[in-house]
Amino acid sequence: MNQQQLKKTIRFANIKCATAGGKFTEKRQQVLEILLKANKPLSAYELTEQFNKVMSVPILAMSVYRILDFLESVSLVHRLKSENKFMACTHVNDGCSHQLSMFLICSKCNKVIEMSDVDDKIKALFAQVHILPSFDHPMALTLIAYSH
Amino acid sequence: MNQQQLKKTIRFANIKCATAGGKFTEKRQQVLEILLKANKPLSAYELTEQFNKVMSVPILAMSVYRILDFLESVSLVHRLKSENKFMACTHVNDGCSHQLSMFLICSKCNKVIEMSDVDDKIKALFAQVHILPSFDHPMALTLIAYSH
DNA sequence: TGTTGGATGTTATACTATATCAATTGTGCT
DNA sequence: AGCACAATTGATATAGTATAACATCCAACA
Repeated sequence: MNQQQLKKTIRFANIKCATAGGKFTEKRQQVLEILLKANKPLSAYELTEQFNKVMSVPILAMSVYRILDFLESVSLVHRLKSENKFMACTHVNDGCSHQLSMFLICSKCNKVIEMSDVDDKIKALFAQVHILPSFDHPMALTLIAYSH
Repeated sequence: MNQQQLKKTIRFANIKCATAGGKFTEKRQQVLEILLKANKPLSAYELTEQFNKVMSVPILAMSVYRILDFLESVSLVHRLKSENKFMACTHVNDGCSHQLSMFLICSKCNKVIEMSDVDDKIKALFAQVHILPSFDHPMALTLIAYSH
């Protein structure tokens, strides 16, 4: 992500935080910037290390976790629990509503891509699932499928 | 899972291990039995604790991890990385080939179900993905989708 | 100006997972 | 039987991930 895109994204992020009633503090911005520049998922500790490498005032992993929680709550960051990693949303400024996110992860090289045009098939599948009686909270559902 | 089903499953497991060229040792069997009886995903440490509660000779978490690795390698157990948990394959004795597994996880109550009839839509989607140039190992792919 | 709530600092600790080497067990072979 | 070899498990240490709990700081607002 180049400098211009980054600036644009930061502006969007600012608006998104304001809308959600949260503050886009300097550290939150810096954490997001690192993730955006990384262009790949980072663990909280990798992020912390990178932060302390490039920023003047240091940060603790604890704070990074809190900031990531916040950024995730406003849909600027995705948490990939299966990887223990976090990544900046690939299409922050596409006006994506984020009702449905989708990722593909290679279990050999650990490459991750976020699918921007979430397939209608998946949407239909989720709709199907919502009918199943066994789930009490159909709006907080994760689907995992893997080939091997 | 009742006693009769369990015995049947254990027989299947035995065959599966033999076919794969591995031994179905007593501890491996005991670990599998606990998972089968639990009827839900367990963490390695929960499993260890349970093991030491109901079995006469104790086990260490390290061994449990190794045994789970083995059981996963012969498709008797699934590892749910996003949950840091392991679960017995729901349809061990269905003759499932396990080229494609699929789970639904509720992020609120953490309930997990394994889909036995993996949707054709998902299969088609994976087939699509296999064409994408950005993945070097298309046969080791995980798809994650979540609604929120 | 005081105070109040959100954000961050700080320390401690729980939980998850793997590395490493030693001991044991089983299996085939002579 | 006795030996050699490989697979399994024991045992200890340590890395890596995540949260709890309390203190401090700071900005917004009455």
